[in-house]
Amino acid sequence: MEIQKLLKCKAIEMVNELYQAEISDSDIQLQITRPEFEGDFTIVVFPLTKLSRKSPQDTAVALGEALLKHVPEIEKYEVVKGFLNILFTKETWLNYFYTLAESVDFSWKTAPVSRKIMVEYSSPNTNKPLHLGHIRNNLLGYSVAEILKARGHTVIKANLINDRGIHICKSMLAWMKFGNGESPESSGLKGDHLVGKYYVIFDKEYKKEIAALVNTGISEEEAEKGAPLIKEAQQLLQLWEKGDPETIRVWKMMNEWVYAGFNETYNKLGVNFDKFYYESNTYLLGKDIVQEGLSKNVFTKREDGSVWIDLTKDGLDEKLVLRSDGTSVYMTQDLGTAQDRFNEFALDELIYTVGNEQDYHFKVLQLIFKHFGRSWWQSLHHLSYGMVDLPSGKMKSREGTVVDADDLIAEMIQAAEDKTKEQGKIDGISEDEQKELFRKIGLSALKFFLLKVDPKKKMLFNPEESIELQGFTGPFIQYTYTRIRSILRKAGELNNFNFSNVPLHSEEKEVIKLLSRKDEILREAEENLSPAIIANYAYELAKEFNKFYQVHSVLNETNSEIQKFRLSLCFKTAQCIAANLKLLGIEVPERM
RNA sequence: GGUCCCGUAGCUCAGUUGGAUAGAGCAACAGCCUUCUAAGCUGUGGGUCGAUGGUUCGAAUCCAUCCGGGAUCACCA
Repeated sequence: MEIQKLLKCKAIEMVNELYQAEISDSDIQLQITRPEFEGDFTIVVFPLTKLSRKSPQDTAVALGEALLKHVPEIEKYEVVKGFLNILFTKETWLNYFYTLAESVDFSWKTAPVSRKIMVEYSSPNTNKPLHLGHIRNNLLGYSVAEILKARGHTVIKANLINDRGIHICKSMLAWMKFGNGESPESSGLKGDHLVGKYYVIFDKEYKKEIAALVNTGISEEEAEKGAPLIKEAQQLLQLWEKGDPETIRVWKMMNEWVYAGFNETYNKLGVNFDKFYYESNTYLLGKDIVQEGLSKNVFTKREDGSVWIDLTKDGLDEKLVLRSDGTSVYMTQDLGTAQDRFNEFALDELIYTVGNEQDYHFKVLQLIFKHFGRSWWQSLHHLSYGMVDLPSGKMKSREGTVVDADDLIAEMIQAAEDKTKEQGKIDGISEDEQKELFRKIGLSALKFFLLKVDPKKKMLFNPEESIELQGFTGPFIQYTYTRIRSILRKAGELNNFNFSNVPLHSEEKEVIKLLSRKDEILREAEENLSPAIIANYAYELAKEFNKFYQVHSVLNETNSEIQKFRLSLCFKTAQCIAANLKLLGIEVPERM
């Protein structure tokens, strides 16, 4: 049993016995002892004084004595103010680590109940290439899915591609008017970038028309609505909805270009999907739901035919769910797809990875299903993440301040190459292996930088900091891993260990303690849908290992029992680092 | 204006969901490589946890008010 769990159980037992009480798990406040005090774990006894009717000091001593008497694993206890510090024996820690090291593979404790969870993420528009904001989305969604899998859940990674609507018509129209048949093949441009180029051209030409109209004395608002280009784009959308063969042909062709481009970016990022949805297929869903809402009197129809839900009692506003002309809005579709997914997969949970600018939308979505009386309305989760800002301010596509995903990835890999070459440690590694190494380092810098921050919070992307290889970074953790691998390679095979009788130094114990927290960390990451918790843990573990590495030699240790113990410690630490980085989508190199 | 989120060291972020003297990284300064990879380790300086009041044995954490920043309130997505 884990040492922490053991202590908790025993503490409950002792308290109940001492005070004829019936406390449970949550009544014992257990924490890790702060480094300035002696001990492994600390029980906060203030809450127990109500039962004992004694001072914190006396209560702590009484509990400490009882524990010391009944739990042989405990070496000693110490009371400081209202805090009971418990120190376990060296053997207890060594035994714990022995059982951990005995199983060769790394594994986590899984959740008591395995659930079926769909994680939707990425969900791009097909009119422009991916940018830095999408990267945060993709990495978060992917990582959360991996975390849930590690907890033993069945996860379906879903990508709902927004492939229809006025935005794609704009790109199409510009290409038809100004493209001269340009294709990814003829231009050498990546498909999504090519389509994005025409989206920009549309915007430019459209603005020219607006300016010209304003010059003739028309108001700006009128000009925006009346410009020929926007009208043409709207006509194109109507043609698309009617299924006009030529329009559909161009639409399909340009979307194929975009998908090829996206796939390239997804592959570089190392993210993947089990299921793709396309809005062109799903945008009509949800009309049944509207009917159901009307018959249940959850929705109301107005004179003009539009359908609304009144959420003023929930502290929100009235919200449109169907236009007066009977066409869908975003909400209509989302209602339909959510229902569809629960029907098709019998999901226990549906997680949407979408920026926090849509908090309101998802609040409404959930409330609607609540009013419908769906049993699963609480199983809808919005993994709401903060925007990525630049030192220069916000990213705005119109002002050209977006950071392109492909460019950024290339820059990170280039920076990794430059810095690695500066170090001069990679002689004797083949060209191919070097390239692979630069890729792993560059991507780890990028991924770790974006994932180490609490998803809920907006974050600042500082390009210079992101390519750093020192300190709280992905490459630092990778570096720690390669130092361990180097030791293990030189040590050869690791067998027949038995280290019940070796000395245990504080640096070794600290590493073991951290290793022992792997399961609670994963559980916490699951609970909060937060890869940042994993990132912080991996960093802490690497840091703690480096402290050990600095003062204790493994290969030069002459006592073979001690050496085997340290080799095991190295091995398990490396495994734990690699496994946690994998949850973040970060690969580890063998040397760097 | 209504609703929601955020405010912690010069900068970027943690803070185990109410516990001990609030921690890391970067930046600055000072040390440590004939020893398993110095992309490392050790140390120093740096704080009115936005402000005020409240809740209690105890508050960065919970409540109220205020200040500052952001998001959102479309027959857009």
